[in-house]
Parts: sequence; structure tokens; C-alpha cells
Amino acid sequence: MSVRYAILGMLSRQPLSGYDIKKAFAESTALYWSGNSNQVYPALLALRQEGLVESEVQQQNRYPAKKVYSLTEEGLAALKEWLLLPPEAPRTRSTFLTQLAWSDLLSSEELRQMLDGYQEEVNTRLLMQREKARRDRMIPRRTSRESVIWEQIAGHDAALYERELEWLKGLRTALEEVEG
Amino acid sequence: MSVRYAILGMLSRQPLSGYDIKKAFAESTALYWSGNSNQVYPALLALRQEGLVESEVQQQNRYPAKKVYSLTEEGLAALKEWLLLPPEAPRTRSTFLTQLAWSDLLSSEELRQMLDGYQEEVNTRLLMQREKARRDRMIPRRTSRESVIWEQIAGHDAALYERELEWLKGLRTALEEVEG
DNA sequence: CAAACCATGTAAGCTGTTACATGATTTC
DNA sequence: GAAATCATGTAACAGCTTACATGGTTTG
Repeated sequence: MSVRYAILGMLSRQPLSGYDIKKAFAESTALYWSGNSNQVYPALLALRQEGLVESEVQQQNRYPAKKVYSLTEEGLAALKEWLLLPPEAPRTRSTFLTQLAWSDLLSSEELRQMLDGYQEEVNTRLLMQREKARRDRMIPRRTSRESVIWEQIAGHDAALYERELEWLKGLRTALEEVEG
Repeated sequence: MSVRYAILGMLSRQPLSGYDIKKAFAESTALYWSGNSNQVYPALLALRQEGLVESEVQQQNRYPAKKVYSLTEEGLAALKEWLLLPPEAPRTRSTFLTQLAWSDLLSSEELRQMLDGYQEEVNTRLLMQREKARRDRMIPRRTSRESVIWEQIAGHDAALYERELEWLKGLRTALEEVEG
């Protein structure tokens, strides 16, 4: 249900079209939604019906007309209310851990290849995330407090991948001891 | 689609009833599914239709009869095939990060309370996870290699929460600097 | 005697994904 | 001339969750 609030949050900074919002999701990792049209457009239509956003059609000469959405007072109030809800602990879903759980069925060689593949994949993500964080730093912020917050958010996922690589190293060491 | 493989994995150790599998999901964090009946029972019926598992009804005197499922040769082959698929990087979905992203709308006091709430929630999860890991260590393992693997899996989530608390500490320090 | 456990299953709903449909414009 | 971008939306399906339905047994 919270993609709605992520949208309201984006609109709290500036009016945006559905297309803009879609792009912002695709570029962000903290706002983890994939940014597909089926999530954004219907959500905006629903939010407008509930009076949390309002829209204005802007004609353009080169490109198709766009519907620019902005936050209403009710929308801002709803967003603030949601911000005060008790925070949840993060939920990680790792298909890899499920594979690893039954990996005793594999040979040593196959297990090693599996770990290699995972390390490479996580490492690629880490590099991508660092690049995203670098570009994120270009976006202007409302206050210096917001600067600090967004900096920390950008670092969050990179840190996650770094820890994952460390954990993997530990796993390898432990396995080497038992496999000889 | 991988709840199917998690079930096949469990059955690779020993025959189990749907109820057993449900409980095992509920007790595990690495196998992250909630363990609700609607996921387990239909999956088992489908797996049987596909010939990956077979079932036998066991009568009991005190309790209702149970259907005990076991892995077929085809099932074991399908599981091994899945284990060799290229591993994916973990995906974390943190509602908290979304809330934090727009938390510049809150007062310093409200933000502090939000961080307090998150810290407490993550800390509670950490303690629960450590307890789960402790109980996990009681379960017998097939090989010493499997022991090592399961030990590392049990430690994975605890480590995640520990890192999250460290990150939060860093966020607080950075905020104090800017808020004075 | 209430709550929890054993045991199987179904209904309804929310969230999220890929892919489709349309069509002009701009970049390589 | 193909691919990407701008722009809005829909269809179909996969995954997961809470709650419901049923009914005996055991524990506190």
C-alpha cells in the first residue's frame, strides 16, 4: 500500500507527471519499486479520486500532452500521518540463501561456482549502487538536514552489499576449513 | 515461484506433511515465506500433479490423518537443476527508508521519535533472530559441510540487523552535527 | 473452560511484474 | 532506418497475506 505514499512524497517536493514519477522510481534503489506504468498510473488516478492529489494537463509542442500532478492539503496531511506510523524492520528476501540451504546436494566444485556467481552478482550491484549514489548527490535538497538524510539513504544499500560480500568471505573461510 | 523449490529442499532431507512444512517456514527467517496454508497446500498439490513429490496418507489415533509427502527422483533432479541457476543479489524492501526519505516534513522531535522507534524494532528483531539461530543449531545436519552452511545462514540475518543498527548510529551522528 | 495445537484446505484481496497498445519525436 | 525517449494507460498473471471453514485433542 505504500507506493501511494512514495508518490505523495515525491509530489511534496514538486509537481510531477506520471512519467516523471516512473523514472524516479526506476533510478532509485531506496524507493524500491520497479517503476512500471501499471503501478504508477492507476495509483495516481486513485489518489486524485480521493482528493490527495490534483492534476493539470499541460500541452507541449514537440511531445504528447502530460498530466502534471500536485499535492493537495489533504494529500500533505495524509503523507505526514503516514510518516508517523511505527517503522518496520527491513525484510530481505534472498533467493540465494534458499539455494544455499540445500546446496549440500552439490559437489564442492559446483558449490564453489555458485559462490563465485553470487559474489560477482553482488559486486556488480555494489558498483551500480555507488554510481547511483554519486548521481543522487547532484539533486538539490530543501534543507541541510534533508541533505544529510538523503546522503545516508544513498549509502544504505551500498553498505548492505559491502556487508554481504564480507559475510560471503566468512562463509568461504569456514567452508575451506571443513573441506580442507 | 521459488516457494516450490524451498518445499522440495525441505523434502530432500526427510518426508514431511504440509503442516510440518508450514511450521518450518514460520520458524525460519532465511526461508522467508510466511508459512501460510494458502501457499503450502496448493503448492504441494501442484508438485504432486507434476510428479515431483508423492504422498502417502498416515492414519493417527489421536490426531487427524496426515498426508506425508516425499521427493521423487524427478523432484530431486528438478531441485538440483534449480540450485545451479545463477544466483541473484538480495533485494531489501525497507518501508522505513521510504518514510525517512520524506522525513524532512517532520519536526526534529518527531524525527527523533521515528528513529527511536526504528531502533527498537530492529533491536527486537535482532534478539528474536539470535534466539532462532540458537534453536536452529539443535537440528541435526547431514554432513559437516552442511553444518557450516546452516551456521552461516543462521548468522546472516542477525548480521544484517547488527549492520542496520550501526548504520542508524551513523545517521544519528550525522544528524546531530547538522541540527546542533 | 479457554487457548493452543494438530491437520487440511479455500476465498478474497493486495502488491508487484512483464508485456501490450498507441503514436509522435529525437538521437545515433 | 533502428533504437531510445516522451507520454498515458490496460491486460494478464505471479506471489504473498489475512482470514475463513472444520473439527478433534491437549495443555494450562
